[in-house]
Amino acid sequence: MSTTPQATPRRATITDVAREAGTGKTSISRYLNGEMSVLSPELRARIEAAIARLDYQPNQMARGLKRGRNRLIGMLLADLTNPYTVEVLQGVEAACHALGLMPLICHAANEVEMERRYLQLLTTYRVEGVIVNALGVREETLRPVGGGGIPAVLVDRSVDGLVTDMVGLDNRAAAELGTRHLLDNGFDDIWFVVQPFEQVSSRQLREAAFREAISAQGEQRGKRAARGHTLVLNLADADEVARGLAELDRAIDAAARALGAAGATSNAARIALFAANAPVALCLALHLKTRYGADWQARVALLSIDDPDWAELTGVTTIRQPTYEIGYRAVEFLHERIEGVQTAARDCLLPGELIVRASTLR
Amino acid sequence: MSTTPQATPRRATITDVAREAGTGKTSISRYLNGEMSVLSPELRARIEAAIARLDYQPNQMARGLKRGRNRLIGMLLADLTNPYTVEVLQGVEAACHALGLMPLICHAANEVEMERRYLQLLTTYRVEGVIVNALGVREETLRPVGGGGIPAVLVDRSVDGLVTDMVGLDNRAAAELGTRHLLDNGFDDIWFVVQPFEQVSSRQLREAAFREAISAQGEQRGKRAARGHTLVLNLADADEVARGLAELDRAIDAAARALGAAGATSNAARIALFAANAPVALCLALHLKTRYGADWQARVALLSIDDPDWAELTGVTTIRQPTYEIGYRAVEFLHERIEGVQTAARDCLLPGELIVRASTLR
DNA sequence: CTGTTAGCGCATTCAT
DNA sequence: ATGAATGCGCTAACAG
Repeated sequence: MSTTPQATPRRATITDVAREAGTGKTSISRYLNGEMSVLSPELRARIEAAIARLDYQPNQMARGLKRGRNRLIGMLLADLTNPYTVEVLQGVEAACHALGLMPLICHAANEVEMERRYLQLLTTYRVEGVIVNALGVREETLRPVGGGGIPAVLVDRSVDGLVTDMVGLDNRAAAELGTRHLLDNGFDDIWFVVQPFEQVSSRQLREAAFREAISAQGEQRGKRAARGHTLVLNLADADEVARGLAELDRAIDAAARALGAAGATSNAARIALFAANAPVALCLALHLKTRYGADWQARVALLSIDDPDWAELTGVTTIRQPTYEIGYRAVEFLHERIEGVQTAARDCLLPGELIVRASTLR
Repeated sequence: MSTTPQATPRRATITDVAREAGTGKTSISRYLNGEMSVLSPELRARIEAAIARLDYQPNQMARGLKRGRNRLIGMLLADLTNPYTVEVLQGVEAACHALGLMPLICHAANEVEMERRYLQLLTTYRVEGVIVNALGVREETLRPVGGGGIPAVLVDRSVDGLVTDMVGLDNRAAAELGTRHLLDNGFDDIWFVVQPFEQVSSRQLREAAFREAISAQGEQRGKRAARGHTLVLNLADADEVARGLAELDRAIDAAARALGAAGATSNAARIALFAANAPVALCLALHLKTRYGADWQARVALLSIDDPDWAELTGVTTIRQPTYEIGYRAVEFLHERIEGVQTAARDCLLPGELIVRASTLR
């Protein structure tokens, strides 16, 4: 027995099969494409045998070249580290499976340059469409896609000046849902923590909806209006993060002093943190744990959009996104475009689900 | 301004560029392949201009068809939900980037049938090699790869009867490291919890090394020998999980009774759980939390191979795998094979790193 | 029903 | 230094 992985032998081609079966390439091609009705049972059997004998597998590249379509779609991901992304991916894969598409997954790892490169690469591989969940999405880097280029659908964020379908969370409703939950539970000092808005529309929408919900609240309830703040945390920059967290710490301490031991059992004594997504929430939780110890939740309340597995483990209230469906719908939209559907650009906003855990209760 | 994403216009081909530049296709091809020395500066400039004007991008599929190589490699993943997988992927991507390869990522989502399907698909797309981290890996389903088929390298697990390179954690050393850590910290009732071995060699190795470390320990230390148990937990089957966890619960209760309040401050009073990987650890932690409340770590100690982000958050001791390097090395190996290296099959075992946190201390 | 022919977009001889 | 011709593996008219 050899212990050396041997070199690849040449694979059989359609010509080999034709010769082996004693027929022409056309018949083989017909067989491959399931046009059985036009093949005599006898020929069909011979072809079958020849294919089996040669272990023949049609070359998709060649087929694609000829047909002008290769059933490949690109899936551009900003950050696989974010559980949201993986979950969306599951939906994408399921839909692709169902529709006979093959997703080419590209992971930009939060690097704008990578995004550009992958987009270009996908183009040269002639993918039939692209699903984009990217970081530095601008009309400019997305030029090759959407409008003039190959069909595209955006996930979780839209891009100014780019006319494409898009599917994602109903950010306004979700942010409002979360804010209301906090208000209803008596928190009156709420901090919305979010990564830099940049081009990411979903972050802007969430923050805006948060502020609106805070404003609206005063009128509806008789009590003293709760205050809302926004903290921008650039997770990519350790220094900025440190500065932001320090600001938060001061606020937390101030609140504790103001209420004193008297209010210690009321949620009014705790500042509530509303994380715009899981990465932010994780950053906050880690910091709070090192600062206040394992019992940090007694000092600060945390609520997050996204529902990572550690949320259940640590009892953090979340707003779960319909991630699977988001991915599935994205592929469906894209598929329709690939098939030539010409309707106006669509927005598909799916609702989030509030999952109440101990972190926001008392 | 139109709000309808317009259909894809035909992309320029090499022929279009040739015509636009007033030359033959050959020169364009030469330009694309960087054979600048054979082109007059004048022609070169004209080609450059034509390419820019037409926004021409060479069709990789066609190039691949002609050359017989398309720079595509397959990356078969068993479970993207496992943070280990995502981390390995980062290394794979970096290496691919460096070596001019394009990874086709296939996610089997723990379904053996999916694996088969993807492997077949990769074959038809004529990828030049495959990196496999699959679940139901058997010599049989991997037939198209390795030995007789396209070059392959296995990640995290080897397969009997399949001669390929493989790279992964030094499982024996890691399991021993973890066991020793627990023994050294005074635990004398240790449960190794692992998913069904099936064909996954790494699970077998870890469990075996655990048992050996337990056996060896008695001789080396003067004290009473610690006991070791193995619990197999099939995460895919809720019922089996429930049964396994119930068994664990009984053991935990029994240990608590035996030691009584007297030993409550000693680690001997706590059972230690050694999770073979992160998914198992998460399952255990979730169960323990619901059973014993937020303070479950006072009752049970947990140690896990893999270092998911929630480990830091909950203070769980782990053995971190050199995931990035594993992925990187895998691609390097594969690249060498693709380039025709014929050395004997190699095993690359990388060491894990013990990260001590509160869960295993007192 | 079946085989022949002509490309798909590109790289590669081989001439010029 | 440049271009014409040939073929990669396959599909799609077009004949028989």
